[in-house]
Amino acid sequence: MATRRGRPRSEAVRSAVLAAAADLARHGGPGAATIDAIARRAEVSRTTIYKWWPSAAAIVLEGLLDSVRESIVRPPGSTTVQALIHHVGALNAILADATVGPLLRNVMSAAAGDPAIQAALLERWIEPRRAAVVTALRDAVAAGELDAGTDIEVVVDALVSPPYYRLVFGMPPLSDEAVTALVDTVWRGCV
Amino acid sequence: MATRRGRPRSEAVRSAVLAAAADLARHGGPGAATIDAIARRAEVSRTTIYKWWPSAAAIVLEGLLDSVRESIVRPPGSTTVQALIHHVGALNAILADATVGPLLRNVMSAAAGDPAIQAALLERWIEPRRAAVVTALRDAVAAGELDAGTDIEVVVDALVSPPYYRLVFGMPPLSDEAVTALVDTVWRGCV
Amino acid sequence: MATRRGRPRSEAVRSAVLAAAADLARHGGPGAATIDAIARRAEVSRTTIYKWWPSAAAIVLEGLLDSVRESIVRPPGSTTVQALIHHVGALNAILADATVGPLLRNVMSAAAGDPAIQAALLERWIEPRRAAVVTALRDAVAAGELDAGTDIEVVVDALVSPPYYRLVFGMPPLSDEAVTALVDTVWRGCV
Amino acid sequence: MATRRGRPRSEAVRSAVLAAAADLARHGGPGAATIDAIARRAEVSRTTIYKWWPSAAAIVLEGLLDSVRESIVRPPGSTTVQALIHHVGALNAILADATVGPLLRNVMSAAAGDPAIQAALLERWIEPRRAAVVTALRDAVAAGELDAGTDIEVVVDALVSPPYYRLVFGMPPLSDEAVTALVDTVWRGCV
DNA sequence: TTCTAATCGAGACGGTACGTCAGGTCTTCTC
DNA sequence: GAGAAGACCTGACGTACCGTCTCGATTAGAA
Repeated sequence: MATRRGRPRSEAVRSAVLAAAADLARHGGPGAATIDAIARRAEVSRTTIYKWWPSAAAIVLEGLLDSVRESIVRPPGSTTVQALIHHVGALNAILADATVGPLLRNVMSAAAGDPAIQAALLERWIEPRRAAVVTALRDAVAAGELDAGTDIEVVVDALVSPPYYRLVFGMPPLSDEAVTALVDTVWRGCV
Repeated sequence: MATRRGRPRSEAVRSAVLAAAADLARHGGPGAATIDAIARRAEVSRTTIYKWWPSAAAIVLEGLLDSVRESIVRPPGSTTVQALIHHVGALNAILADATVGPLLRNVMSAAAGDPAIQAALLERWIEPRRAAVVTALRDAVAAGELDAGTDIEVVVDALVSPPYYRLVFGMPPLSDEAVTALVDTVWRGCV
Repeated sequence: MATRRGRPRSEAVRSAVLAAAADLARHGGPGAATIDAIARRAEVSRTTIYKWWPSAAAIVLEGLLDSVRESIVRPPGSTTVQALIHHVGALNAILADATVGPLLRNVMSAAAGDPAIQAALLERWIEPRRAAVVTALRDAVAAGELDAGTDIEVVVDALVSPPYYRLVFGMPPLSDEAVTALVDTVWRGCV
Repeated sequence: MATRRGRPRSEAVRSAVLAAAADLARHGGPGAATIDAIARRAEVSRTTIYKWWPSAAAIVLEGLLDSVRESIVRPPGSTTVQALIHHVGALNAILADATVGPLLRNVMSAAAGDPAIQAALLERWIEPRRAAVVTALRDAVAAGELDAGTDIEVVVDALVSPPYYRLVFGMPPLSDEAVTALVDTVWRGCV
């Protein structure tokens, strides 16, 4: 197979850009993470950034997905409720994290005006995480723990949307007890 | 009684600005509703806009609050579950509305970078609507329908956050059946 | 004869406006003496200013003419040369004055873009002062001191333009000795 | 030799800006030659103009210095008086010129409020022209034509300030005869 | 080694929007 | 009727960032 001719893409540039964007987005909020500012801080030319990313939000999103790479895995040997508590708790912890939270908030904000960001966010952030919950619930249905008529999408919504809601509106994140109460309540309402 | 000195504020200007901002925000999304564009469309001078509003998002928010003035009221003679279904259904309908939804989405987006918008949105949009649900649930606790140990904030989160979640991530809004299922599930989990 | 109806014009307003304009023009240069700034400092409404003056420069000019009201008079019993030295010296002193100089400079600057100021400056500032010199020179011609063929306008130009020239280009003003040398030279060139 | 990096500066842009500024300043006077108007007429972006010039007056000045590049040279074999007549006549012609005069007038006007323009005007317009006259007079002193005690600066003032004076106050320019009379008078007053 | 293709950097340029300031005009109330 | 108070429009200001562009400098594999 023919290796690419020409100068290879610099990995140093990529990581410097992602780090700069994350720094700027974390502090200073959106509006701070402009392409100009990222280029200045990363000491990378604007031209180069435009060659690889379509927008500042895309950079922040890429950095976000890079930094939160490990998916939430079901603890082995856990009951369904334990698995759900673990998942919602982990999600809640990520969104409450001082590093990740503001980044995600920025990207969500940018998604309102950029269909490409919107789609990428849905496909690469939301869907994988929902899928894990859906799987757990389907397994519970298959195991007879849950009624077959349960509307799984609605249950997932009830479980995962509160952490986003509180992040978006600047409310304090859910405590661990609140997470437990949330999952318990929804679970009891299903069985 | 002291009448106001000077030329009175033009109501025509205010409504033209709000209408223009709403139009622009609905189509074109955020980024379209700039102060410049609003001024052009409303045929109002930029200076005047700056005199009365601090930002484009503030205009959109004011128009939003103006257009959705009537609060969601509990139907007389309704049971708690019926009242909750009515409330969540009404909220869901508002967020799914092709006029209001995009506007709120824009304002939520702007809130990420503007603490004033953030605070106004929380105080003038979120709190009043949460309060109605909280009241219904407290009444239910007082009537012995609900356990006194119920974490009401968590229950409210589970009920109201899904419509916002779906709006923000561009997912299809909840159907009426889904709303009913959501309320039923959460309610059964509480009692 | 019928006295004027209605509230009489406030002299306090006029003098406050003139004083404010002079203050602003002296320090801060032109660009500082805007109608807005004058109104603020004089604590007079902008409307009132617009009613009485056509522009900021007109205010400064009026204040200038007010403050330099006494014309330059020929010392009694003086020879022509003495009279000319007195006149040019007095003019030079006025233009070098820290109060009057900057004001006149501002008005000259404004005259470039405002024909009304241009005309008023010529008629009410330049002409009267030139006339005094012209009279002295005509008297000298009549007395046979000066040749009848002398181009008086040219001689006046040579005598009075240097102080303006130095003011406009920000050069140091003429010293008293320089004034004497100037008049002596021109005078000797005429006889 | 290090060649310049980056896209080279467009000479077309520079000349278009200078031409547009000159046109606007000539007709319409100062106040017409705003950065906005220059940008519109030159079809150049405002940003670019701001990158290269600090103010509209600086543009007009640069155009002025560009257009009047050739300095006034002493005609070979001329006597001192002839040289002075030539110089003052040439200066007078430049200031009376319908193209250059208004431009210089604008710049002089702007100099009143802008120390940078003031300094540039003095250094790049006034000083070089004065220097030529000073040289001619010093030569005359060295040749014994002029008394060693002559105050040369005063003589230069008397010779060159009238054309500026008449330009600034909107008086008709000196005729050639008046120029001759002026130089003759001053010269006779010196010897 | 030299050619060739790509990345990267530097910087000019045309735009759009920002938020502010001043100039003027108009409307309303008070003295 | 003079003056104050203030709303409104127009237009220019200087700045920030956008996205595009033209260059030169650099870094590799391929000829």
